Amino acid sequence: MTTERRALRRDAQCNLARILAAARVAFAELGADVCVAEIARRAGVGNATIFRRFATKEDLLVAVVEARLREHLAEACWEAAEDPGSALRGYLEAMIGWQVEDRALMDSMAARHGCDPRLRELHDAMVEVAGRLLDAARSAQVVRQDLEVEDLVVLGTAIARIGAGLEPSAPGGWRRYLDILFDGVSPGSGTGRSAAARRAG
Amino acid sequence: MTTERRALRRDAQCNLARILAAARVAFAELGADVCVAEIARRAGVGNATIFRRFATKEDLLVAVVEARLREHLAEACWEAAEDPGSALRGYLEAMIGWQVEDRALMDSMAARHGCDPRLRELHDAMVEVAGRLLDAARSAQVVRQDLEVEDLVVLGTAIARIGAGLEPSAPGGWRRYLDILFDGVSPGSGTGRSAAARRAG
DNA sequence: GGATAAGCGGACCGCTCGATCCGCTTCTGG
DNA sequence: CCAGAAGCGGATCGAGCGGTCCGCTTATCC
Repeated sequence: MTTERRALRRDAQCNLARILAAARVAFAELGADVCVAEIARRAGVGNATIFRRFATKEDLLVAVVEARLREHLAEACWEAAEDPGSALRGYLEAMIGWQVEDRALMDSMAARHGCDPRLRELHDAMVEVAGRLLDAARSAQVVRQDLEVEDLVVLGTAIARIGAGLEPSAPGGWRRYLDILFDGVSPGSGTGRSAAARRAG
Repeated sequence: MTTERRALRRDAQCNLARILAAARVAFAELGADVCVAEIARRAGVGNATIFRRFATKEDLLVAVVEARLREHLAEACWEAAEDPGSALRGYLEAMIGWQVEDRALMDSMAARHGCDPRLRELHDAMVEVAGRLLDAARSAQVVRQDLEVEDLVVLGTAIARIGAGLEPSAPGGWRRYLDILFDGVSPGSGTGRSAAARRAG
């Protein structure tokens, strides 16, 4: 499809790798709003070198986020969980964890509409997985019947945002809110594994 | 305390009122990031006229948000609710509704740390009210015992953010997520009034 | 009605950011 | 080894922002 003109010069290949590595870290730490100059500084290159490989900053962002999403998806296997309830919870836990650890990924997931088609495709794939897990959980009666897959997306991104804000003061504190989401604010509803986890400490 | 130099000229008073009105609408619609030029345009004045009354954009924002918060607080009376559960829910519903209708208010509430002391004071007052309502709800056993007032703040702002994003496509759709928060994802936990509301349609 | 201070607003400044330009350097194939 | 292409990066542009300046207008008070 893409006609590869020719191989990059060796030093250019090295610079490209450093750019991608620096961008990955910088985007993860500071979100999609990091300025290109900061990434160039971390990579030890001039900003023009970045724009020679990526036409726009958005292109670089998409490349980095797409790569990270593919890695995550490749190593994930929620279907292997012991029961539909913990499978669904595992999915949400993973998705939120990724976003808390990578603010640019979070930004990209939050911008559901009008985002880049490449990310859109991956996003849709993840939603499809979520749909299957949700169907199974619904059939097993471990979640309310009126829960839609869009609800999971919305609630997942919301908890991710909570978690990102909470992370400096209470690392991992977002799991508590995933508990609340699963069990609810009301008392005596501890039906999921989160209630057991809370008992265990 | 503040030594009032003298009354504003009549036309200046009029302009100040137009600035405040325009800023209120613009901030509510577009959030705290609206540029001053846009507010000036809407008010039909030059941008310098705004900066003559408010030293910084932040001052204008705080003045507008503070006024709106005071109005909201003045007309609210959650303590009058019939039971502690609906009082707490009414409080959250109001808080979230305000933020969904006023994006600058939402931005200000979300920026909990390092925000202006004037807003901080009002924020603390609201948290105090929430604390009293939560205590009552806990005593009445209508919420889980480990729920803290900080949880309410965090979850409230999260749902507000959900709602703001959802508002164009599904106005009022955030109430569904307040339901889920109260009842939980798990089935058979419909103890609050939200379950009754869902039954009623 | 006129003197005068108060008020006005468009032009402007300084800054940041994404993106481009161009003279210089460095890798590479023959 | 060397010609020439490929690559490099600091300087620079242009747009958008918050905030300031200054010559002109207008309300106010006697």
